[in-house]
Amino acid sequence: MRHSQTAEARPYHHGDLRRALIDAARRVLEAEGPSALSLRAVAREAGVSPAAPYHHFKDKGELMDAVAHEGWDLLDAALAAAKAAASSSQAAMSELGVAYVCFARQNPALYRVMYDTARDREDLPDQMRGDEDGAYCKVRDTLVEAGADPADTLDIELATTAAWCSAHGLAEMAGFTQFDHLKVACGGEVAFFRAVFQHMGLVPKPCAE
Amino acid sequence: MRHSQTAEARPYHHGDLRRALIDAARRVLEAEGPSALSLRAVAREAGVSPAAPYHHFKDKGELMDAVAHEGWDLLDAALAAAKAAASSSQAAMSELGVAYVCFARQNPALYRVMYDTARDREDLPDQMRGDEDGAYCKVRDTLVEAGADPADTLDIELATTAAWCSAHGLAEMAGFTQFDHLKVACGGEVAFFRAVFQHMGLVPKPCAE
DNA sequence: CAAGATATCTTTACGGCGCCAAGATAGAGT
DNA sequence: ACTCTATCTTGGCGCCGTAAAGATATCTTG
Repeated sequence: MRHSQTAEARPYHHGDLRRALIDAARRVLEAEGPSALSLRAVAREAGVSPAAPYHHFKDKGELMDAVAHEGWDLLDAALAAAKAAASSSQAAMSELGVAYVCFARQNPALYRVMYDTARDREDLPDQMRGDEDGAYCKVRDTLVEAGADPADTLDIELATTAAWCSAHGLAEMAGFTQFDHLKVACGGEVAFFRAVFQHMGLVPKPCAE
Repeated sequence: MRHSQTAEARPYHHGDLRRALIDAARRVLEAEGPSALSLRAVAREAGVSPAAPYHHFKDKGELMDAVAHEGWDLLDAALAAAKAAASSSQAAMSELGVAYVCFARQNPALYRVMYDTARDREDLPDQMRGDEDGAYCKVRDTLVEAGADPADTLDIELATTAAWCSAHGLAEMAGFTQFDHLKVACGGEVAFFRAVFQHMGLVPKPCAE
């Protein structure tokens, strides 16, 4: 007798425990932060034994990779929405930057898992640099649309890298209380982000070289 | 009978175990990476029992803070040296940025501990924002010397923050293998850093607003 | 439908972790 | 010399990640 759930393709006993574990991990992460995200806590949250996850993930790292993967998907969607909402190609870069930092600030624990797993393997996920849909390429394309020379591929890559570094740096700094006074001085967190971005080379140089 | 070490002020049995523990932590960190940096491993490396550190540090976090503190001191020294060696005020900002990223790349484990402890408490150490000697102020002063308007304190603070974010972002990205091809394309790691910095607003805007 | 194969999950157990309490020890103060 | 106190060790707690072995449910094959 089956479990009486949605008619999805569902493995043997539990009904897609893999999916349930990832969701449980997200719940633990949001409720108790990255330091509480243990494999055992996730299994507990999902209602299975501590060893059950090993039938779906090689080790804890693979579970974290799966969580991070969802994070990159969410970030990707946030950037796509920001780009779609931008009024002009020129404005798109700033909007991408703001959307990036807002995502990191609204999902601080998830954002940390994303980069912690990447640092552990010294590799960003393929997902992000994948040739078509990756977030990185979204930034690169936006730079070209905003006026960068598409023929100078090295320069484009460097500009994309610079933009990504700037956004990531701000995303991490924005979490420190030391910058709270700047947020109020700028009249809000997002205004602070925009003000900082103004000091960075997010868009192709607006004046002759 | 005393232990026959240097004539420093030395506590009861060991001879400044606190100092020895921090050094041991640095050794473990360099040899086995951040994930192996356990309190017990540090005690082992220092040749004492697993509980001994608790007489010098409230908990593991305080030991990490002490290690991070040394890291910020080292970074501070690296920035000071770079600034002193800069040929002009204009060049100083770029040199600071390069020195920052080089420090992070040459001490990746230590750099990670520095920011991990800071993120855990959501606070950068006072050491870095301290009014006179902190690294942050070193960047701010350099910006002013390079031509920023010292009267517009908000703008100066934002520019300093932007520079710090850019350098930190690049420092983290430079550790990912995905950017290796850019390093070779630029003709070396440092050249890559400079190229990326060129796309960022590290110096006060070089052209009319 | 029967029976064996297979995937899933549980139980049990190992060593390492952070941390705490109780005891041993060695220097400092009188 | 005696006491006091800071230092360090021992032993133990509950948690962690992970592995091995057993139980159970589903799939497959005849």
